[in-house]
Amino acid sequence: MATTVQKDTKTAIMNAAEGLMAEHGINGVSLRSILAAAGANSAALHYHFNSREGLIEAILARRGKQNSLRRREMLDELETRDGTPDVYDVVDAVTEPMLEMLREDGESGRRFIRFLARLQSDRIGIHHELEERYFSDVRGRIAGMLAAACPHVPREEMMRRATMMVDTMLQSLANSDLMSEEWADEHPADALAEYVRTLKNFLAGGLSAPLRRAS
Amino acid sequence: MATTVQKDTKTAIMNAAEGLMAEHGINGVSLRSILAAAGANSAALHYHFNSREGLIEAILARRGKQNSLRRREMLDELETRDGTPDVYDVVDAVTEPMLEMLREDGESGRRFIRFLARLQSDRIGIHHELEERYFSDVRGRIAGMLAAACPHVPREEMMRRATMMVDTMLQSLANSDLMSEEWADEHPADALAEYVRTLKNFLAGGLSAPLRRAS
DNA sequence: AAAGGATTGAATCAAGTGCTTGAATCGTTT
DNA sequence: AAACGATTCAAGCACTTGATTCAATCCTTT
Repeated sequence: MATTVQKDTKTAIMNAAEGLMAEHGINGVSLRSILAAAGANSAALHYHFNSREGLIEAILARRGKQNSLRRREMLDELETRDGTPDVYDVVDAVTEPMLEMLREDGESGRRFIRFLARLQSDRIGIHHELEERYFSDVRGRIAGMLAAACPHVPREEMMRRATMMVDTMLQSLANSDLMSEEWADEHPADALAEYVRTLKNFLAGGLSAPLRRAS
Repeated sequence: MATTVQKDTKTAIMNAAEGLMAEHGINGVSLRSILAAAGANSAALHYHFNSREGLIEAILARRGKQNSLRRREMLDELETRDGTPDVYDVVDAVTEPMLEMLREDGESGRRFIRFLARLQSDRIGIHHELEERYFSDVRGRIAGMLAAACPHVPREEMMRRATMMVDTMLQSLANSDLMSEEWADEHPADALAEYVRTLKNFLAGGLSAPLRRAS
């Protein structure tokens, strides 16, 4: 199998890349500095990942599926419930997998989320394919549930709002440490929880907002 | 004055940088490629701006103040009105200056907005000082109005929501062309207007959302 | 313990990077 | 038109970048 030693270098590179890319942007870090941080050699990178793109894909694959599966799970549970799920239920279902990573996995989870947010905001070419791979399957289901939960919002409008929700969620969670930082001095323990509550309120409110009357 | 010839090269560089940085990220473009696009020489850049940072500051100064002043104007008007402004009023006041740029100035306005969004999402060091310079003065006023408009939302919570609003607005407007693109085939003319309507609904709904009851 | 593939190390390459220099050009002022 | 500062040019420097090479090493299988 020979995967006993390999994993050390390979995952060391992935971890270093994840962290540095999260901090400085996907293309804001040289492969060299990644390798230096991982204590690895230039040949190792091209051996394991071929290129920067390969490295990015590998990082995403490592967690993307877990996240994608978990979200589908949440949606499944929501659909088999009795009664129409409300907006908060949907927001929870979309948010929860990310929050679990943020809480359970310590620094690693937060690192990946910030990496994801970078991938989104840097508009890397590869991101769109990957988003398709990991997100597209659930987009329709989410839109359907939201439409049922908010019958007063037209379909087209709801699609746009759903996109805004996902983007806002990702960016907000990625910055959750920065944003709750100043405020965390007083209530350090609850800082994240409080911030997440606000985020969910904001998202749910945005999704279910009434159509504005002509002003 | 000798500003007749100078301006050509200087603004050519600024325009090229604005566009390229908006497209590829603030640090995703080499000064060389900017200069090539502007048809200028390497020395010209360091003569006019000293460094990349100087260039960024110059680009921001060119429009930042206009935007900042316009927003203050809108807030002034809002405060001298009779009756408490509602959430939509505040959202309008914050959104309008950006929308004016997006509509009036053709490609140039959109370019700057995407540049701004890049500056935010790339988390460039310089961005925070600049945000202070152009945004901080109004933050308090906005928070105050929002608190008055939504008495059911606690102050701390409202501060966080306001931050989310600004971030979401900037990112959404920067991507407005991409996001309304697929959909624009059917109603090309109204695409932007429709998208903006959605955005405002989303923001207003998020700001004024009720506190979630314990679930 | 030897063979053989998997993995790593050190060195190197061409291209691209920000930045600087000193001479040439331009426009204005006298 | 001569002199002056403002502006541009061509060339180059020292450095970093992504990528490649080939020999050395590790680990497993036999």
